[in-house]
Amino acid sequence: MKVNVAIVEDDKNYNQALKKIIDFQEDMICVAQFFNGTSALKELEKLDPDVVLMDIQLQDASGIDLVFKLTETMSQTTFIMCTSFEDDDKIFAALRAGASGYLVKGEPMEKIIQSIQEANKGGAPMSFSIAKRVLHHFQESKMQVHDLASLTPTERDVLELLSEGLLYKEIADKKCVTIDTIKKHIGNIYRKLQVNNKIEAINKLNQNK
Amino acid sequence: MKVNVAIVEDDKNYNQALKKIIDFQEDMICVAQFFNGTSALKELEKLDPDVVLMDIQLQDASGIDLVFKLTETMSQTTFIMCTSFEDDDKIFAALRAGASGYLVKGEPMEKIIQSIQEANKGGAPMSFSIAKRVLHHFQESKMQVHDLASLTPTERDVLELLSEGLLYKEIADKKCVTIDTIKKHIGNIYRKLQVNNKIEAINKLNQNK
DNA sequence: CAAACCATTACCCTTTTGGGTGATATTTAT
DNA sequence: ATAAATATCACCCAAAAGGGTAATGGTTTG
Repeated sequence: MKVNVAIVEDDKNYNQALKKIIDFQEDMICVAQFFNGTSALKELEKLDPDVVLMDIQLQDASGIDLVFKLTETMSQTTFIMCTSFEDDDKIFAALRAGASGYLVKGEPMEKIIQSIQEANKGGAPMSFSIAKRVLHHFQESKMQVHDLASLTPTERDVLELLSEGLLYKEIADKKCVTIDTIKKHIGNIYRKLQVNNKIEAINKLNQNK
Repeated sequence: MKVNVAIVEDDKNYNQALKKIIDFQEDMICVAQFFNGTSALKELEKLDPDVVLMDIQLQDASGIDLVFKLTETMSQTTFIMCTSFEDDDKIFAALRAGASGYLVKGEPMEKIIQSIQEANKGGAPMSFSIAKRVLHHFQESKMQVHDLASLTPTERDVLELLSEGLLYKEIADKKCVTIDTIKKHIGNIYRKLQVNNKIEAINKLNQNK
């Protein structure tokens, strides 16, 4: 069975070029071309394609919003963003919205074909530059870890429970100690992290996650 | 110039198999094999390979810790985790530690070779199952967005300031209203988000970021 | 061995938070 | 035009959080 692909892209030339190269493949077929967001939003759900190539910047809509709405109902379809925007906000917004891949325009057609197949198999095709940014998103905190390193195991434990929203009393019960002990630990945590309340401590913790 | 690859893997057979297939390639060469963490930690820095294939579970060390330490100084080297662990904690810990790729054992050798090349070019090679989990990490929040949507603009604003660690009083000053107004807003926020304290509210907010 | 660190508990005190009730003016939607 | 939602302020009260001081026993390490 061929992979059914739909294209949402308002650059007519690029849209057409994509269709041609897709139809040229033996194992995939372009079942629809959309040149604006409105028609895509209306029609795509019925077509139920396997993969959608989605531009981010359309005149009449944001591709990210479209993906957000469409993924609500089209759980069998995977979306690949295919755009020239490379800023982190757009990338993460697209992934959060439900996109499975993110390619920058200018990738060779071969890479795009490969990405469609990869997406269809459940992968997460991304341009190298995008993958690098996603990695960086995980790694960006690495610089500040030494703050947390100064905490004792017990203190780390208490901070973790604190960050889950537990009250002093609940932490005390969970650890089978008195509330005064927990207060003491938390006081030490605040001193070591140089903060004055829960929120700031938890923010420091989260920066390192 | 050939890609210099080092292997850290305590399964001798697998380690040997990796070396063979790497040396078989025209454009890469295995410059070192390590069968435990201690020797890898000592020697790898001098060798300065382009790519390191790193097992997570070594008898004498955690591959994740090794990556964490080694990436401090070896900024030109990319690390690919190559392991059978597929749980989210391990995956994200490895990526945070500085790994650029994550393959599950059992990938065909062809995929591993391809991943080494991709990593060397600055990509983020991952097994499909891993990429899916990373994506899911971004998307997991999508289900609960409607909670936040029920907040008014003022409430969202207050929640944002709250999440930065500001006291009621500080928020009131910043917004030039009384503390009672802020208390009212926060009460409404808690009711809408169905939580009972700051931490839980902020956790809900962060889940959707 | 002594010093340093760690985990534990206790008590005191102030500030902050959170819940409840009620009121008023403005804007929005039906 | 009337009802609903929003933003504002006030007062009361109880629970939770945070800061200070002090003491005890255990572990680690120079």
